[in-house]
Amino acid sequence: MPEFQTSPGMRDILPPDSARWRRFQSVFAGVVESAGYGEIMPPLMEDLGVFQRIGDATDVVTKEMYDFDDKGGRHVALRPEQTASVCRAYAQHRPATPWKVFYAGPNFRYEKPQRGRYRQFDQVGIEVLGADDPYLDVEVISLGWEFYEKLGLERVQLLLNSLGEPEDRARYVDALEIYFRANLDGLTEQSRITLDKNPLRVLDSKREFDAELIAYAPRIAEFYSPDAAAHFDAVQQGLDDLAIPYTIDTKLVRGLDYYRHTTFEFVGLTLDSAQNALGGGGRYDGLVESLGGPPTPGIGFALGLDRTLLACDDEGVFAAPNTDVDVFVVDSTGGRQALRITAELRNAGLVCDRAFENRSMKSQMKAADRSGAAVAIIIGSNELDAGTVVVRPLRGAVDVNKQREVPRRDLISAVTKAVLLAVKEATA
RNA sequence: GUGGUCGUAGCUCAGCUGGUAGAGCAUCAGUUUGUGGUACUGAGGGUCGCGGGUUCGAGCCCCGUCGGUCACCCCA
Repeated sequence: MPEFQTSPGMRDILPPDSARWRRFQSVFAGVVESAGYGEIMPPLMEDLGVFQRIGDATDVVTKEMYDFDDKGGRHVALRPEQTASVCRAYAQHRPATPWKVFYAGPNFRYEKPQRGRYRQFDQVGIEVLGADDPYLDVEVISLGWEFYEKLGLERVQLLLNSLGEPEDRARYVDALEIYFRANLDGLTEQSRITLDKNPLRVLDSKREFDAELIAYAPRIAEFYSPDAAAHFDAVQQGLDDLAIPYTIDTKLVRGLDYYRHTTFEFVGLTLDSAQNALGGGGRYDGLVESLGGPPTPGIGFALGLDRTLLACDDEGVFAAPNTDVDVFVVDSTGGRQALRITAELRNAGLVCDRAFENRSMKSQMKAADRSGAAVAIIIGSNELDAGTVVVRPLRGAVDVNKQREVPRRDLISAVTKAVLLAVKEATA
Protein backbone atom coordinates (compact mmCIF):
# COMPACT_ATOMS: atom_id res chain seq x y z
CA MET A 1 0.00 0.00 0.00
CA PRO A 2 1.29 3.42 -0.88
CA GLU A 3 1.83 5.84 1.96
CA PHE A 4 -0.74 8.29 0.66
CA GLN A 5 -4.15 7.71 -0.79
CA THR A 6 -6.98 10.06 -1.61
CA SER A 7 -8.96 11.23 1.40
CA PRO A 8 -12.33 9.59 2.05
CA GLY A 9 -14.92 10.55 -0.48
CA MET A 10 -12.31 12.06 -2.80
CA ARG A 11 -11.00 10.30 -5.84
CA ASP A 12 -8.89 10.53 -8.95
CA ILE A 13 -10.77 10.53 -12.21
CA LEU A 14 -8.45 8.70 -14.59
CA PRO A 15 -8.53 8.10 -18.34
CA PRO A 16 -10.72 7.02 -19.99
CA ASP A 17 -13.30 8.11 -17.37
CA SER A 18 -11.92 11.62 -17.37
CA ALA A 19 -12.70 11.91 -21.09
CA ARG A 20 -16.22 10.78 -20.35
CA TRP A 21 -16.57 13.47 -17.70
CA ARG A 22 -15.35 16.12 -20.06
CA ARG A 23 -17.78 15.01 -22.72
CA PHE A 24 -20.60 14.99 -20.16
CA GLN A 25 -19.90 18.60 -19.38
CA SER A 26 -19.56 19.56 -23.00
CA VAL A 27 -22.85 17.91 -23.94
CA PHE A 28 -24.49 19.83 -21.13
CA ALA A 29 -22.89 23.09 -22.22
CA GLY A 30 -24.12 22.45 -25.75
CA VAL A 31 -27.71 21.99 -24.60
CA VAL A 32 -27.92 25.09 -22.42
CA GLU A 33 -25.82 27.35 -24.62
CA SER A 34 -28.34 26.69 -27.37
CA ALA A 35 -30.86 28.39 -25.07
CA GLY A 36 -28.73 31.43 -24.40
CA TYR A 37 -27.12 30.45 -21.13
CA GLY A 38 -23.56 31.61 -20.43
CA GLU A 39 -21.12 29.91 -18.14
CA ILE A 40 -20.41 31.27 -14.70
CA MET A 41 -17.32 30.06 -12.87
CA PRO A 42 -17.69 31.07 -9.25
CA PRO A 43 -14.85 30.46 -6.79
CA LEU A 44 -14.55 27.13 -5.04
CA MET A 45 -14.52 28.93 -1.72
CA GLU A 46 -16.57 31.77 -0.32
CA ASP A 47 -17.33 33.50 2.92
CA LEU A 48 -19.17 31.02 5.10
CA GLY A 49 -22.11 33.40 5.37
CA VAL A 50 -22.91 33.00 1.68
CA PHE A 51 -23.73 29.36 2.20
CA GLN A 52 -25.42 29.80 5.55
CA ARG A 53 -28.15 31.65 3.66
CA ILE A 54 -29.15 28.30 2.14
CA GLY A 55 -30.92 27.56 5.39
CA ASP A 56 -29.90 26.71 8.90
CA ALA A 57 -32.32 23.83 9.19
CA THR A 58 -30.38 21.78 6.64
CA ASP A 59 -27.60 19.33 7.35
CA VAL A 60 -25.77 20.72 4.35
CA VAL A 61 -25.23 23.95 6.23
CA THR A 62 -25.10 22.81 9.85
CA LYS A 63 -23.05 19.63 9.67
CA GLU A 64 -21.52 19.06 6.27
CA MET A 65 -19.61 22.21 5.45
CA TYR A 66 -15.87 22.24 4.86
CA ASP A 67 -15.22 25.50 6.66
CA PHE A 68 -12.16 27.02 8.27
CA ASP A 69 -10.47 30.30 9.04
CA ASP A 70 -8.02 31.43 6.39
CA LYS A 71 -4.73 33.13 7.16
CA GLY A 72 -6.46 36.49 7.17
CA GLY A 73 -8.95 35.38 9.77
CA ARG A 74 -11.87 35.14 7.33
CA HIS A 75 -14.29 32.33 8.02
CA VAL A 76 -14.58 30.64 4.63
CA ALA A 77 -16.08 27.43 3.29
CA LEU A 78 -15.74 25.21 0.24
CA ARG A 79 -18.98 25.51 -1.67
CA PRO A 80 -21.50 22.75 -0.91
CA GLU A 81 -23.52 23.78 -4.00
CA GLN A 82 -23.46 26.63 -6.46
CA THR A 83 -26.84 28.28 -6.32
CA ALA A 84 -25.85 30.47 -3.39
CA SER A 85 -22.68 31.55 -5.20
CA VAL A 86 -24.66 32.45 -8.31
CA CYS A 87 -26.99 34.59 -6.24
CA ARG A 88 -24.07 36.24 -4.49
CA ALA A 89 -22.51 36.95 -7.88
CA TYR A 90 -25.78 38.47 -9.06
CA ALA A 91 -25.98 40.72 -6.02
CA GLN A 92 -22.36 41.71 -6.52
CA HIS A 93 -22.35 42.42 -10.27
CA ARG A 94 -25.98 43.30 -10.96
CA PRO A 95 -26.16 41.95 -14.52
CA ALA A 96 -29.12 42.66 -16.78
CA THR A 97 -32.10 40.37 -16.30
CA PRO A 98 -33.10 37.75 -16.99
CA TRP A 99 -29.64 36.53 -16.12
CA LYS A 100 -29.22 33.02 -17.51
CA VAL A 101 -26.13 31.15 -16.44
CA PHE A 102 -24.86 27.60 -16.24
CA TYR A 103 -22.08 26.01 -14.26
CA ALA A 104 -20.14 22.79 -14.05
CA GLY A 105 -17.73 21.78 -11.37
CA PRO A 106 -17.02 20.27 -8.01
CA ASN A 107 -18.80 20.90 -4.72
CA PHE A 108 -17.87 19.70 -1.25
CA ARG A 109 -19.91 18.19 1.53
CA TYR A 110 -18.55 16.39 4.54
CA GLU A 111 -20.80 13.33 4.39
CA LYS A 112 -20.13 9.67 4.86
CA PRO A 113 -19.21 8.48 1.38
CA GLN A 114 -21.12 5.85 -0.49
CA ARG A 115 -21.40 4.71 -4.04
CA GLY A 116 -22.70 7.66 -6.06
CA ARG A 117 -22.09 10.01 -3.15
CA TYR A 118 -18.72 11.59 -2.58
CA ARG A 119 -17.35 14.42 -0.49
CA GLN A 120 -16.11 16.10 -3.62
CA PHE A 121 -18.81 15.68 -6.19
CA ASP A 122 -19.45 17.32 -9.52
CA GLN A 123 -22.65 18.96 -10.57
CA VAL A 124 -23.80 20.75 -13.67
CA GLY A 125 -26.65 23.16 -13.45
CA ILE A 126 -28.35 26.35 -14.56
CA GLU A 127 -29.87 29.31 -12.79
CA VAL A 128 -32.01 32.15 -14.10
CA LEU A 129 -32.39 35.25 -12.00
CA GLY A 130 -34.79 38.12 -12.42
CA ALA A 131 -37.80 36.58 -14.14
CA ASP A 132 -40.92 35.11 -12.60
CA ASP A 133 -42.64 33.54 -15.58
CA PRO A 134 -44.05 30.01 -15.52
CA TYR A 135 -42.81 29.50 -19.08
CA LEU A 136 -39.31 30.08 -17.77
CA ASP A 137 -39.91 27.23 -15.34
CA VAL A 138 -40.85 25.12 -18.34
CA GLU A 139 -37.73 26.18 -20.25
CA VAL A 140 -35.50 25.26 -17.34
CA ILE A 141 -37.14 21.88 -16.83
CA SER A 142 -37.11 21.14 -20.54
CA LEU A 143 -33.38 21.80 -20.76
CA GLY A 144 -32.75 19.25 -18.04
CA TRP A 145 -34.99 16.82 -19.85
CA GLU A 146 -33.26 17.46 -23.16
CA PHE A 147 -29.88 16.87 -21.57
CA TYR A 148 -30.89 13.40 -20.40
CA GLU A 149 -32.17 12.70 -23.89
CA LYS A 150 -28.83 13.76 -25.36
CA LEU A 151 -27.03 11.39 -23.04
CA GLY A 152 -29.29 8.60 -24.26
CA LEU A 153 -31.04 7.99 -20.95
CA GLU A 154 -34.61 6.73 -21.21
CA ARG A 155 -35.44 5.50 -17.75
CA VAL A 156 -35.74 8.94 -16.22
CA GLN A 157 -38.85 10.20 -14.51
CA LEU A 158 -39.70 13.84 -13.95
CA LEU A 159 -41.40 14.54 -10.64
CA LEU A 160 -43.17 17.86 -10.31
CA ASN A 161 -44.72 19.78 -7.47
CA SER A 162 -45.43 23.31 -6.35
CA LEU A 163 -44.89 24.67 -2.89
CA GLY A 164 -47.05 27.70 -3.63
CA GLU A 165 -46.32 31.21 -2.49
CA PRO A 166 -44.20 31.57 0.63
CA GLU A 167 -47.38 32.35 2.60
CA ASP A 168 -49.07 29.25 1.17
CA ARG A 169 -46.08 27.23 2.11
CA ALA A 170 -46.09 28.68 5.63
CA ARG A 171 -49.76 27.89 6.13
CA TYR A 172 -49.18 24.42 4.83
CA VAL A 173 -46.24 23.85 7.14
CA ASP A 174 -48.40 24.90 10.07
CA ALA A 175 -51.14 22.52 9.04
CA LEU A 176 -48.64 19.72 8.59
CA GLU A 177 -47.14 20.31 11.97
CA ILE A 178 -50.53 20.24 13.64
CA TYR A 179 -51.41 17.06 11.80
CA PHE A 180 -48.21 15.24 12.67
CA ARG A 181 -48.18 16.45 16.26
CA ALA A 182 -51.69 15.08 16.71
CA ASN A 183 -50.50 11.72 15.42
CA LEU A 184 -47.04 11.31 16.89
CA ASP A 185 -47.72 7.61 17.50
CA GLY A 186 -47.64 7.06 13.77
CA LEU A 187 -44.16 8.51 13.34
CA THR A 188 -40.76 6.96 13.76
CA GLU A 189 -38.31 8.44 16.19
CA GLN A 190 -36.31 9.83 13.27
CA SER A 191 -39.31 11.55 11.79
CA ARG A 192 -40.17 13.17 15.10
CA ILE A 193 -36.72 14.72 15.16
CA THR A 194 -37.23 15.92 11.60
CA LEU A 195 -40.60 17.32 12.60
CA ASP A 196 -38.95 19.56 15.16
CA LYS A 197 -36.48 20.89 12.63
CA ASN A 198 -38.50 21.07 9.44
CA PRO A 199 -42.02 19.60 9.26
CA LEU A 200 -42.01 19.67 5.47
CA ARG A 201 -39.20 17.18 5.31
CA VAL A 202 -41.15 14.55 7.20
CA LEU A 203 -42.88 13.97 3.87
CA ASP A 204 -39.52 12.83 2.51
CA SER A 205 -39.29 9.90 4.88
CA LYS A 206 -38.97 6.59 3.10
CA ARG A 207 -39.50 4.57 6.26
CA GLU A 208 -42.38 2.14 5.95
CA PHE A 209 -43.74 2.90 9.41
CA ASP A 210 -44.29 6.54 8.44
CA ALA A 211 -45.93 5.76 5.13
CA GLU A 212 -49.54 5.53 6.27
CA LEU A 213 -49.54 8.77 8.23
CA ILE A 214 -47.84 10.58 5.37
CA ALA A 215 -50.35 9.22 2.89
CA TYR A 216 -53.21 10.89 4.76
CA ALA A 217 -51.36 14.11 5.52
CA PRO A 218 -52.77 17.43 4.27
CA ARG A 219 -51.91 18.19 0.64
CA ILE A 220 -50.09 21.33 -0.41
CA ALA A 221 -52.55 21.78 -3.27
CA GLU A 222 -55.28 22.69 -0.79
CA PHE A 223 -53.26 25.71 0.28
CA TYR A 224 -52.43 27.30 -3.06
CA SER A 225 -53.39 30.94 -3.53
CA PRO A 226 -55.07 31.70 -6.88
CA ASP A 227 -51.78 33.07 -8.24
CA ALA A 228 -49.82 30.04 -7.15
CA ALA A 229 -52.40 27.71 -8.66
CA ALA A 230 -52.34 29.64 -11.93
CA HIS A 231 -48.56 29.54 -12.06
CA PHE A 232 -48.52 25.79 -11.50
CA ASP A 233 -51.23 25.26 -14.11
CA ALA A 234 -49.23 27.22 -16.66
CA VAL A 235 -46.12 25.14 -15.96
CA GLN A 236 -48.05 21.93 -16.52
CA GLN A 237 -49.60 23.28 -19.72
CA GLY A 238 -46.16 24.25 -20.98
CA LEU A 239 -44.75 20.81 -20.30
CA ASP A 240 -47.75 19.31 -22.09
CA ASP A 241 -47.07 21.58 -25.07
CA LEU A 242 -43.53 20.25 -25.26
CA ALA A 243 -44.73 16.66 -24.76
CA ILE A 244 -42.53 16.24 -21.71
CA PRO A 245 -44.06 13.63 -19.42
CA TYR A 246 -44.18 14.39 -15.72
CA THR A 247 -45.63 12.98 -12.55
CA ILE A 248 -47.15 15.22 -9.92
CA ASP A 249 -45.68 14.31 -6.56
CA THR A 250 -47.20 16.38 -3.78
CA LYS A 251 -44.65 14.99 -1.36
CA LEU A 252 -41.74 16.41 -3.34
CA VAL A 253 -40.20 19.02 -1.09
CA ARG A 254 -36.66 19.96 -1.89
CA GLY A 255 -33.92 19.72 0.65
CA LEU A 256 -32.95 23.35 0.81
CA ASP A 257 -35.13 25.95 2.49
CA TYR A 258 -35.40 28.67 -0.12
CA TYR A 259 -37.75 27.00 -2.59
CA ARG A 260 -41.22 28.18 -3.49
CA HIS A 261 -43.60 27.54 -6.39
CA THR A 262 -42.31 24.96 -8.82
CA THR A 263 -40.07 22.18 -7.58
CA PHE A 264 -38.96 19.21 -9.61
CA GLU A 265 -36.69 16.25 -9.50
CA PHE A 266 -35.27 13.88 -12.09
CA VAL A 267 -35.30 10.31 -10.84
CA GLY A 268 -33.23 7.49 -12.29
CA LEU A 269 -35.53 4.47 -12.44
CA THR A 270 -32.64 2.02 -12.70
CA LEU A 271 -31.10 3.23 -9.44
CA ASP A 272 -31.85 2.08 -5.91
CA SER A 273 -34.46 4.26 -4.31
CA ALA A 274 -32.16 5.63 -1.63
CA GLN A 275 -29.86 7.22 -4.21
CA ASN A 276 -32.13 7.62 -7.18
CA ALA A 277 -32.26 11.41 -7.45
CA LEU A 278 -30.22 12.35 -10.51
CA GLY A 279 -30.93 16.01 -10.16
CA GLY A 280 -33.44 18.50 -9.02
CA GLY A 281 -34.30 22.11 -8.72
CA GLY A 282 -37.02 24.62 -8.46
CA ARG A 283 -38.02 28.20 -8.11
CA TYR A 284 -36.77 30.22 -5.21
CA ASP A 285 -36.75 33.75 -4.00
CA GLY A 286 -35.33 35.60 -1.07
CA LEU A 287 -31.90 34.20 -1.65
CA VAL A 288 -30.51 37.15 -3.60
CA GLU A 289 -32.10 39.48 -1.10
CA SER A 290 -30.56 37.70 1.84
CA LEU A 291 -27.18 38.13 0.17
CA GLY A 292 -27.58 41.88 -0.04
CA GLY A 293 -29.19 42.17 -3.46
CA PRO A 294 -32.61 43.42 -4.52
CA PRO A 295 -35.63 41.12 -4.25
CA THR A 296 -35.07 38.81 -7.21
CA PRO A 297 -36.91 35.67 -8.26
CA GLY A 298 -34.77 32.73 -9.33
CA ILE A 299 -35.10 29.26 -10.74
CA GLY A 300 -32.59 26.57 -11.56
CA PHE A 301 -31.51 23.00 -11.18
CA ALA A 302 -28.41 21.00 -10.39
CA LEU A 303 -27.65 17.55 -11.76
CA GLY A 304 -25.17 15.19 -10.17
CA LEU A 305 -22.55 13.74 -12.45
CA ASP A 306 -21.87 10.58 -10.53
CA ARG A 307 -25.37 9.25 -10.26
CA THR A 308 -26.20 10.26 -13.77
CA LEU A 309 -23.20 8.32 -15.04
CA LEU A 310 -24.27 5.34 -12.92
CA ALA A 311 -27.66 5.56 -14.59
CA CYS A 312 -25.93 5.70 -17.97
CA ASP A 313 -24.00 2.55 -17.07
CA ASP A 314 -27.23 0.82 -16.08
CA GLU A 315 -28.79 1.69 -19.41
CA GLY A 316 -25.63 1.00 -21.38
CA VAL A 317 -25.51 4.49 -22.87
CA PHE A 318 -22.98 7.30 -23.03
CA ALA A 319 -19.91 5.10 -22.77
CA ALA A 320 -16.46 6.59 -22.32
CA PRO A 321 -15.38 8.03 -25.65
CA ASN A 322 -12.89 6.14 -27.75
CA THR A 323 -9.43 7.58 -27.24
CA ASP A 324 -7.58 5.51 -29.83
CA VAL A 325 -4.92 7.25 -31.86
CA ASP A 326 -4.92 7.33 -35.67
CA VAL A 327 -1.30 6.45 -36.24
CA PHE A 328 1.46 4.73 -34.30
CA VAL A 329 5.06 5.30 -35.31
CA VAL A 330 7.47 2.37 -35.00
CA ASP A 331 11.13 3.34 -35.19
CA SER A 332 13.81 0.67 -34.89
CA THR A 333 16.66 3.11 -35.49
CA GLY A 334 16.73 4.58 -32.01
CA GLY A 335 13.73 6.89 -31.80
CA ARG A 336 14.93 10.09 -33.41
CA GLN A 337 13.03 9.40 -36.63
CA ALA A 338 9.87 8.76 -34.64
CA LEU A 339 10.36 12.10 -32.95
CA ARG A 340 10.39 13.92 -36.29
CA ILE A 341 7.65 11.86 -37.90
CA THR A 342 5.20 12.19 -35.01
CA ALA A 343 5.76 15.94 -34.97
CA GLU A 344 5.00 16.10 -38.70
CA LEU A 345 1.89 13.97 -38.39
CA ARG A 346 0.54 15.94 -35.45
CA ASN A 347 1.11 19.13 -37.35
CA ALA A 348 -1.02 17.70 -40.12
CA GLY A 349 -3.82 17.12 -37.64
CA LEU A 350 -3.39 13.40 -37.09
CA VAL A 351 -3.56 11.87 -33.64
CA CYS A 352 -0.43 9.82 -33.19
CA ASP A 353 1.71 8.10 -30.63
CA ARG A 354 4.97 6.18 -30.54
CA ALA A 355 7.04 3.93 -28.31
CA PHE A 356 10.00 5.01 -26.24
CA GLU A 357 13.10 3.40 -24.75
CA ASN A 358 14.17 1.86 -28.06
CA ARG A 359 12.28 -1.36 -27.60
CA SER A 360 12.39 -4.24 -30.06
CA MET A 361 10.37 -3.86 -33.21
CA LYS A 362 8.07 -6.65 -32.13
CA SER A 363 7.47 -4.88 -28.86
CA GLN A 364 6.77 -1.62 -30.66
CA MET A 365 4.32 -3.36 -32.98
CA LYS A 366 2.51 -4.74 -29.96
CA ALA A 367 2.29 -1.26 -28.56
CA ALA A 368 0.98 -0.07 -31.91
CA ASP A 369 -1.71 -2.71 -31.82
CA ARG A 370 -2.68 -1.84 -28.27
CA SER A 371 -2.91 1.84 -29.11
CA GLY A 372 -5.83 1.11 -31.39
CA ALA A 373 -4.14 2.94 -34.23
CA ALA A 374 -5.52 2.34 -37.71
CA VAL A 375 -2.12 2.63 -39.29
CA ALA A 376 1.49 2.04 -38.27
CA ILE A 377 4.41 3.93 -39.76
CA ILE A 378 7.51 1.78 -39.68
CA ILE A 379 10.99 3.09 -40.15
CA GLY A 380 14.15 1.00 -39.83
CA SER A 381 17.67 1.32 -41.15
CA ASN A 382 16.62 0.15 -44.66
CA GLU A 383 13.95 2.83 -44.93
CA LEU A 384 16.21 5.45 -43.42
CA ASP A 385 18.88 4.69 -46.07
CA ALA A 386 16.32 4.59 -48.87
CA GLY A 387 14.55 7.75 -47.76
CA THR A 388 11.24 5.94 -47.32
CA VAL A 389 8.79 4.84 -44.66
CA VAL A 390 6.51 1.82 -44.48
CA VAL A 391 2.79 2.49 -44.13
CA ARG A 392 1.08 -0.51 -42.63
CA PRO A 393 -2.64 -0.91 -42.00
CA LEU A 394 -3.24 -2.46 -38.59
CA ARG A 395 -6.91 -3.33 -38.66
CA GLY A 396 -7.75 -6.84 -39.74
CA ALA A 397 -5.65 -9.97 -40.07
CA VAL A 398 -1.88 -9.85 -39.83
CA ASP A 399 -0.62 -9.63 -43.40
CA VAL A 400 2.70 -8.12 -44.37
CA ASN A 401 1.56 -7.85 -47.99
CA LYS A 402 -0.87 -5.08 -47.16
CA GLN A 403 1.87 -2.65 -46.24
CA ARG A 404 3.39 -0.15 -48.64
CA GLU A 405 6.76 1.54 -48.76
CA VAL A 406 6.44 5.18 -49.76
CA PRO A 407 8.92 8.02 -50.19
CA ARG A 408 9.51 9.96 -47.00
CA ARG A 409 8.20 13.17 -48.53
CA ASP A 410 4.84 11.51 -49.29
CA LEU A 411 4.38 10.65 -45.62
CA ILE A 412 1.43 12.89 -44.86
CA SER A 413 -0.64 12.12 -47.94
CA ALA A 414 0.01 8.38 -47.72
CA VAL A 415 -0.87 8.23 -44.04
CA THR A 416 -3.96 10.37 -44.42
CA LYS A 417 -5.18 8.13 -47.23
CA ALA A 418 -4.50 4.97 -45.24
CA VAL A 419 -6.28 6.29 -42.16
CA LEU A 420 -9.32 7.36 -44.18
CA LEU A 421 -9.43 3.95 -45.83
CA ALA A 422 -9.30 2.20 -42.46
CA VAL A 423 -12.10 4.37 -41.11
CA LYS A 424 -14.19 3.66 -44.19
CA GLU A 425 -13.66 -0.09 -43.83
CA ALA A 426 -14.54 0.10 -40.16
CA THR A 427 -17.87 1.82 -40.82
CA ALA A 428 -18.73 -0.31 -43.84
C1' G B 1 -22.75 10.67 13.01
C1' U B 2 -25.02 5.16 14.05
C1' G B 3 -25.13 0.00 12.50
C1' G B 4 -23.93 -4.31 8.99
C1' U B 5 -20.24 -6.18 5.74
C1' C B 6 -15.60 -6.47 3.17
C1' G B 7 -9.96 -5.36 2.71
C1' U B 8 -4.67 -11.26 -0.21
C1' A B 9 0.09 -9.33 -6.79
C1' G B 10 -1.35 -3.41 -11.13
C1' C B 11 -6.79 -5.67 -11.83
C1' U B 12 -10.50 -9.78 -10.58
C1' C B 13 -10.25 -13.29 -7.01
C1' A B 14 -8.80 -18.51 -4.62
C1' G B 15 -6.42 -19.95 -0.06
C1' C B 16 -9.92 -26.40 3.94
C1' U B 17 -10.74 -27.27 11.16
C1' G B 18 -4.49 -21.73 12.27
C1' G B 19 1.35 -25.01 9.70
C1' U B 20 5.48 -19.35 6.96
C1' A B 21 1.11 -17.38 -0.35
C1' G B 22 -1.60 -19.17 -5.48
C1' A B 23 -4.58 -18.62 -10.31
C1' G B 24 -6.46 -15.84 -14.41
C1' C B 25 -5.86 -11.22 -16.74
C1' A B 26 -2.25 -7.32 -17.29
C1' U B 27 3.18 -6.10 -17.77
C1' C B 28 8.16 -7.46 -19.67
C1' A B 29 11.07 -10.94 -22.50
C1' G B 30 11.55 -15.17 -25.65
C1' U B 31 9.73 -19.07 -29.37
C1' U B 32 10.17 -15.75 -34.73
C1' U B 33 18.30 -11.77 -35.91
C1' G B 34 13.07 -6.02 -39.18
C1' U B 35 6.50 -6.56 -38.39
C1' G B 36 0.81 -6.43 -34.00
C1' G B 37 -4.37 -9.69 -32.88
C1' U B 38 -4.13 -16.43 -31.59
C1' A B 39 -0.70 -20.19 -29.34
C1' C B 40 3.44 -21.83 -26.35
C1' U B 41 7.71 -20.81 -22.78
C1' G B 42 9.76 -17.91 -19.07
C1' A B 43 10.41 -13.55 -15.84
C1' G B 44 9.37 -9.59 -12.58
C1' G B 45 5.75 -8.23 -9.06
C1' G B 46 2.95 -9.42 -2.22
C1' U B 47 5.70 -6.43 5.27
C1' C B 48 -1.97 -10.95 3.02
C1' G B 49 -4.80 -2.51 4.70
C1' C B 50 -2.19 -0.94 9.35
C1' G B 51 -1.13 -1.73 14.82
C1' G B 52 -1.48 -4.79 18.97
C1' G B 53 -2.88 -9.64 21.23
C1' U B 54 -3.63 -15.22 21.67
C1' U B 55 -0.41 -19.39 19.93
C1' C B 56 5.37 -23.39 19.27
C1' G B 57 3.27 -21.21 14.74
C1' A B 58 -1.73 -16.21 12.26
C1' G B 59 -3.78 -14.46 5.51
C1' C B 60 -7.14 -17.44 8.74
C1' C B 61 -8.76 -16.46 15.84
C1' C B 62 -9.39 -11.77 19.29
C1' C B 63 -9.11 -6.28 20.03
C1' G B 64 -8.21 -1.60 17.98
C1' U B 65 -7.58 1.45 13.76
C1' C B 66 -7.80 3.11 8.61
C1' G B 67 -10.25 2.52 3.94
C1' G B 68 -14.19 0.62 0.58
C1' U B 69 -19.27 -0.77 0.42
C1' C B 70 -24.49 -1.20 2.09
C1' A B 71 -28.49 0.56 5.28
C1' C B 72 -30.05 4.63 8.43
C1' C B 73 -29.49 9.95 8.07
C1' C B 74 -29.02 13.60 4.47
C1' C B 75 -28.95 14.82 -0.39
C1' A B 76 -27.39 15.40 -6.41
